[in-house]
Amino acid sequence: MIDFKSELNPAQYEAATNPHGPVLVIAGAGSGKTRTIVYRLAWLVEQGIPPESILLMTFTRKAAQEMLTRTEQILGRPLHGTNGGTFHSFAFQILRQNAAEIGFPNGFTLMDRSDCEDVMREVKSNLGFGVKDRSYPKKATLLDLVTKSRNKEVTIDYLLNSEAFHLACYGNEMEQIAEGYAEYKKQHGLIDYDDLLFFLDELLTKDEFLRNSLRSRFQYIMVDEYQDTNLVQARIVQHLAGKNGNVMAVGDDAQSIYSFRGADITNILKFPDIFSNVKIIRLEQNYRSTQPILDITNAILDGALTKFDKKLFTEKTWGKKPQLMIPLSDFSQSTRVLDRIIELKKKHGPEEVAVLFRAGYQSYGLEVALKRLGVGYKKYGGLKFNEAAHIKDVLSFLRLVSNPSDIIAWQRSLGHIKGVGPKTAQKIANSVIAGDIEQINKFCKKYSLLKDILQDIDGLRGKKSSPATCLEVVIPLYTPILVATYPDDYPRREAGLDQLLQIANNYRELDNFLTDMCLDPDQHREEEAQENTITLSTIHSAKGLEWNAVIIIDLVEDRFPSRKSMNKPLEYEEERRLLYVACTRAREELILSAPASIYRKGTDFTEAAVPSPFVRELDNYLFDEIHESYSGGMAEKRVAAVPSFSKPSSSRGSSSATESSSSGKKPTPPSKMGFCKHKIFGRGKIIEKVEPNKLRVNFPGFGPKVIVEDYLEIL
DNA sequence: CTAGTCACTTTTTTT
DNA sequence: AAGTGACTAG
Repeated sequence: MIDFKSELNPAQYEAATNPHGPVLVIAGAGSGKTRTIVYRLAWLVEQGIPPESILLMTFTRKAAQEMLTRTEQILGRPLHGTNGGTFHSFAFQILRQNAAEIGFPNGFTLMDRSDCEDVMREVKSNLGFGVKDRSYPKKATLLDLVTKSRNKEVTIDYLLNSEAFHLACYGNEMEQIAEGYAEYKKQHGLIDYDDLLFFLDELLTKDEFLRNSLRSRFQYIMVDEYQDTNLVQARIVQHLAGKNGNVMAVGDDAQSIYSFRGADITNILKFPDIFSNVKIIRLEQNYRSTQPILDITNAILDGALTKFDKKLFTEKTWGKKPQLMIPLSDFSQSTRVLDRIIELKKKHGPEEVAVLFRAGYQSYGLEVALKRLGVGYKKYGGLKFNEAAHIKDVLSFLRLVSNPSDIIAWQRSLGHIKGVGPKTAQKIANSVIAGDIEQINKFCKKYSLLKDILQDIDGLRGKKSSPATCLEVVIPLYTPILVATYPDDYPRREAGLDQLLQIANNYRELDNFLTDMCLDPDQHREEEAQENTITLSTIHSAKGLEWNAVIIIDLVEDRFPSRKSMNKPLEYEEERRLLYVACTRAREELILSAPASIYRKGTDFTEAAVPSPFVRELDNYLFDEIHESYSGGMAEKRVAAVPSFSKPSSSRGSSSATESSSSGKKPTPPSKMGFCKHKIFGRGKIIEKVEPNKLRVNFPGFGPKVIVEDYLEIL
């Protein structure tokens, strides 16, 4: 038996042992959120709830897996049948069994990002848009906007006006592109990530029988990282749980870092409205970090426009101050960071050391340095295994086995034949789909390779072959192409194909394999990753993880916050939360690195760099500052001697941010401002009106927040 | 229509 | 420094 009372603090205990009815857990960073979920799982199972009636929705499959494993550990026995995964993977499971009902009687293939871009290019050129117009939005931009408008559930016009005004003139054409994109997918049996969610929502809305059967199957639902769900995900939860359902949502508004893909923080705020009799539980004590680290993370949030009530506290009052490290350049940053890694690795063990960064490419320099010294690392985020061109090439053959109308895959597979481009590939594909033997033979005569390809695909399809069998046929077929296209590094790529085959061996069904390659490409990479390695990760991928020692690199203006967000207050604020997430990953040691100069591609020069505004605004007693000297060593700078970076009073980033803050705006007439009430935060004083439909409200104890009017009860 | 050349930007973040 | 897209010769 588990002694829940002594293992959990009172708030955690309450969350874990109250399985009935809707529960909202507001959990600060490191406050034992995962622990709470794990113990709730264990509690349910100990109460005799069948594990298969539990549904656990997380942000990554890795997170789900980890929680299930931990639950098994504390239960001391395996947990069979609990459904744990991402919204997307769950949606795929359900949609697959109901494909006809959502308009895909012949099944569908899930596309990854670059497939979607390919479709977008095709649609754009079919519509004849943007020919000769160099400034026309690129396929990637188009795709970004189309998915964003879907995820935020606003029209493209609205989206353009609110966050991409310079593209507003393309609004009309972009609506058409969005329609064409949807149409194209439908016609060729393709779906994208968004479709998984929207089709599931649609299916659950109209199919009452399915909805009820899922409801009775999943009696207990838990949703992690609720602050990063979007509207359609919230509806799915609603469908599955019902109004009084046993659903627990866990989240932290200060850690919302996915608004770029439509995550909507109002989901958390709205939760008590959607479900009835919601029990709200707050976890505030931090068990992860030492006080000096929390001091700096609290200070980072202090600078936020919309204040958070988070003032994390800990009993770990001891500990080292975080360090601010100033290497001379981003090149020497790699070496200096490497020095620190080696030192930290010795102290904490490699598994307890992580380097975090804003964007995937920022670790390239460090990766080279690590390889040279033979320091093992695993990297999360950035380019995925399955995004490598050769992997995509081979997978496109398998996609044809599974879905012959997948034109994108046709173009990819046949495009390697000399003399065949997108148009010819499409013609060939059409004749194959139509079964026009005569035409096919004509093509085969013209392109010798084609015959082999078609025969192999046909053979594999006929036999309902396993993914591994397919690869054993396709890889030899593809190898000559590989060697021809990548004469320099085909051996490395061949090894990648071997690895792909290893992964495929874990699957019996082709469709599952193909989908997993889009939904969770790295799960197996991890299995293979050797022990005793340090971790490199984008901050987004580091969500929910923690280490004894964390180093954050490239904390300079333009890189962090990313340049694109500098003039958009909302995005700028999200960057701040991103840094908050990064810093709160650290238990004992935190090192911030802000190189004094960075190399800028384009110009062949290294330019002076300014530390990130988030760093500049920190009081310098919060950290120790060390500078790299020209001789290569690191020297501590005495605080008194440093006329520390001027607070960013006139810098671009913060000036644009302060402009929109309450102080700089014409005040709302005081007569209109009164008090209001909010489900979570209670009674508050209205400070000002923000934008069309939001109010800035000061809640005693929680601080000012900007909230949509609809969720406030005006007093 | 393809394949090669040339000129131009661009590097968030993820399912 | 790479990768995209426009342009053009065959």
